[in-house]
This record gives sequence, structure tokens and C-alpha cells, in this order.
Amino acid sequence: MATDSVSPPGPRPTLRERKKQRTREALVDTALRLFTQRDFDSVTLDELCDRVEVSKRTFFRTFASKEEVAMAPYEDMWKAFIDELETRPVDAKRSILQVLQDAVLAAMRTMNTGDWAHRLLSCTRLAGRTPAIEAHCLYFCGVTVRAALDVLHRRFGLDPHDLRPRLALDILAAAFHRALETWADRPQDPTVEHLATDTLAAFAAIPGSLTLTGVAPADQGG
Amino acid sequence: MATDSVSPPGPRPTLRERKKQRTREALVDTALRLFTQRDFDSVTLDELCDRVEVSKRTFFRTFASKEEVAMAPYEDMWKAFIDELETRPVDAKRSILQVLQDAVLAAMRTMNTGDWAHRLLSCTRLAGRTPAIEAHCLYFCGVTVRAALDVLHRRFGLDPHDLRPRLALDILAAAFHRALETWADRPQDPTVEHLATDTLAAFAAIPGSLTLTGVAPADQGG
DNA sequence: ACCACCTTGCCACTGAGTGGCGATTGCTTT
DNA sequence: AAAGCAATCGCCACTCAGTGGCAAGGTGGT
Repeated sequence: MATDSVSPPGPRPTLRERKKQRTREALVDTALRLFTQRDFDSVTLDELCDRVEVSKRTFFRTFASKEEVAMAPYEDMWKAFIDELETRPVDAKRSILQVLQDAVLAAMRTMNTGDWAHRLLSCTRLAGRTPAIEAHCLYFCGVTVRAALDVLHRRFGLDPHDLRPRLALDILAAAFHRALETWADRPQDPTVEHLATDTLAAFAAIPGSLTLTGVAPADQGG
Repeated sequence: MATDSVSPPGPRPTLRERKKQRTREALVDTALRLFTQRDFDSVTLDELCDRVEVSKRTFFRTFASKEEVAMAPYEDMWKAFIDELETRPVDAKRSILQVLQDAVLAAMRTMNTGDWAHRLLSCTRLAGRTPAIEAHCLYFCGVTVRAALDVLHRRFGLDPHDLRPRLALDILAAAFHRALETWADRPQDPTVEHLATDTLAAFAAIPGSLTLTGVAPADQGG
């Protein structure tokens, strides 16, 4: 599933698939570079395809939309997250939310090939200033959450009508997005370990967010 | 702000604006009807504009996209929510999350003109089966959350670097979306009071979602 | 070496969204 | 009440994302 991570294991993919893979990576790399240098909207798909020397028809066989190529590193991580949730041993002692936290942390650490962190940084900043990309990103996250909910039901025997597992997933997504925001604001070179740190910090802030009260300054009360 | 709600107060809008308003409502009504009868994608804007007898140019002066006209009832409620958050008296005894809950409940009750509940039901179900609409909906919700965060900072004197208020807003959005889902599945005629009930139920499930544990059925552990 | 098939490239097409400009409509001032 | 003003509307032409069809080329198996 995680198209960029699992290269070492497996009986070596066929040549045809490796070619496809190289095209995909070239498209993502070039797209992120062009979209970052100029604007997302001002770069046409024709131009991107010219650079990579690929027809527009081929582009749409690899990605479903212009937005998707920009969010590929982000999507790859969510796919790895589903894999983790599916395969990770169950520990009945940990709460669902803790299990989810373990799975995201594990997922981001499987992405440690090449400069995934740099690409994720590019697409995070891109999403922050491009409505179309942000919308696509949130939609994809929603789809992933529904897939994860299925896994939770299957592996942890939960009531399908219970709102709590779904809320836990929504809270996970929210915390991770806050972590991405914090991480993308760091001035240093992006690393997976910093992202892990920021993710833990965001999770740690969750309980307090339910009980937090305001301080009601000199502002009039109505 | 809430384009559909505040009709009674105000010194009667100018005729020109009322005409504009009627065009807007005709577009929303017809769009929801057509999108529900057939598919969102199979209804072209040209067709919609023909029905309402409005040029496509005018459509785009009223709505920013094809998706927006379908989500107008939903967006109107969020705009009313911002208004409530802005004007509601502050009660230092209640937590931020409780304040937010009060504001959504109040917002949906201001929408009690005409059959807003029916329109909201249509667009909720539409969003559930149309990726483009769901994406737009989530993006709009994100923009609203950022606007609400500004209000919280201004009125409740919170630290701009504190993650907790933002997380509280994300959790609010998640709970409300769960409530919408539950509400849209009800077989009866949609009412605002049922939506309020489902919203309270979703909020009540939040604390439990942080501590919930699985039951680890006969499923193997790895 | 040959065949079957997957993949690619090209072409033409639909439909969303934008900008310009002249015409119309509602508001205002004298 | 008439004229002047500004906002709005409708029409036209255009760009660009995304899709389907079909022929040509490369790939894997025999």
C-alpha cells in the first residue's frame, strides 16, 4: 500500500512496475518543485507533463487529479498508517487512542526512505496556501479515517453504532494535523524524529482541550 | 453573515438586495433538487442556470463554485455559529468546549426560517455520496474553524501558541459532523430539534472516546 | 523469435471557471 | 419627474482540468 516505503522486502517488483514507479516519483518531485517555485494554479498539467516527458494521459493513469500528485507523500503516510493498524499486535492494556497514536508514529518511521521528510514538508506548506490542495487533503484524510474505522471494528470488536471509535479517529487526525502545522513552522531541516516529537506534543494536549477555560479579559461580556 | 437567518431585524434590505437574495435561494433550491434527483456530476451548470433563468456569469457572482451552491445551507449555519461566538455573553464558569457547544446549538436554532432543516438534510446526504462536495465541505469547515479560533483568542484571552483551543475546535467540528451523520440517517422528517439532540449525544461521547479500550476478540494478536 | 498484453501517446471532446464589454436595472439627486 | 450614476446582468470568447477512443510501442511469457 505505502507506495514509497516497502522497497527492501518482496521478491523484487517486475521491471515494468519499477519503470512506472520511477515515472511516479519523477512526477511528484517535479510537481512539488514547480508548485513551490511558482504557484499551484499557475503551473499547468501540460507544463508538468512536458518537463517529465510524459503525456497528460499517462499522468491521469498515475494520479486521479492535479491535487493528488502534490499530496502524494502525505497520502503515502496515511496508507502506511492503515497497514500498521492492520498488522500491529493488539495490546488490550492500551486505549484505542493510544493504539492509534502508536500506529501513526510507527507509520511515519516506515517512511524513512530517501528524503520523504523534505517532500512532506513541501506538500504541507503547499496545502497551507492552496485551497484546492487543502480540500483534497482533508477529503483523503476522511476516506482514510473511514478505512481505519473498519479495521478498528474488525480487530477490536467494537459496536458499529458507538460514536466513540470514530471520534477517537477524528481526534487523531486533528492532533496529527496540528503536529504537521507545528513541524512545518520549524526553521531547521525537517526530520521524521522532529515530526514524531511534535505529534507526541499534540497528543499530550488533547485531554486539556476538553477542560480548558478562558480567562475573560477586560472585554465586555456581551 | 448568516445569509438566510437574520431577516426579521434590520431596516429592510434594499430591493436590489432582495432580488439578489431571491436569485440565490432559487439557485440553491433548484440545485439541491436536481443534484438529488440525478447525480451531482451529471447536472451541468448550464442546465441549472437555464432552469433558474440566470446566466452562468451571474451564478459565479453568487457562488464561488458548483460545490458551494450545494453546501449553502451548511455554510450558512457555520456563519451563524461565528456570529454566535462573537456576540454571546461570556460565562467564565463554562469550559471552552462547552461554550462552543452552546454556540453551535444556538446557531442551528437561528436557522429556523422556512425549511432549512430539509435543505440541510439534502446537502448532507449529497455530501455523503459526492467526493467533490465532501472535500469542499471539509475545506469550508477548516476555514470556519480558523475564523472561530481568532474569535476565541480575541474574546477569551488565550495564548496563540496553545494547541488546546484549536484542538477543542477540531473536536467540535468532528462531533458536529458525527451528529449530522446520525441525524441524516433518521427516517422521520428532519427537524432542528432532532439535530440538537444528536449534537448533544455526540458531544456526550467525546470524553469516552479518549479512554475507550478494545475487547480484543478471538482475532490473532499479530 | 513470436505472440499476447499492458502501457503509452495522440486527438478530440466536455464542462468548470474567468475576463471583458455593452446593455439593463435600480438608486439618487436636482 | 427626469436625468445621471453605479451596480448588476447577459453574452462571448477563452483557458485548463479531466475523459474516452484508438493506434503504436515496449514487456513478459513460451
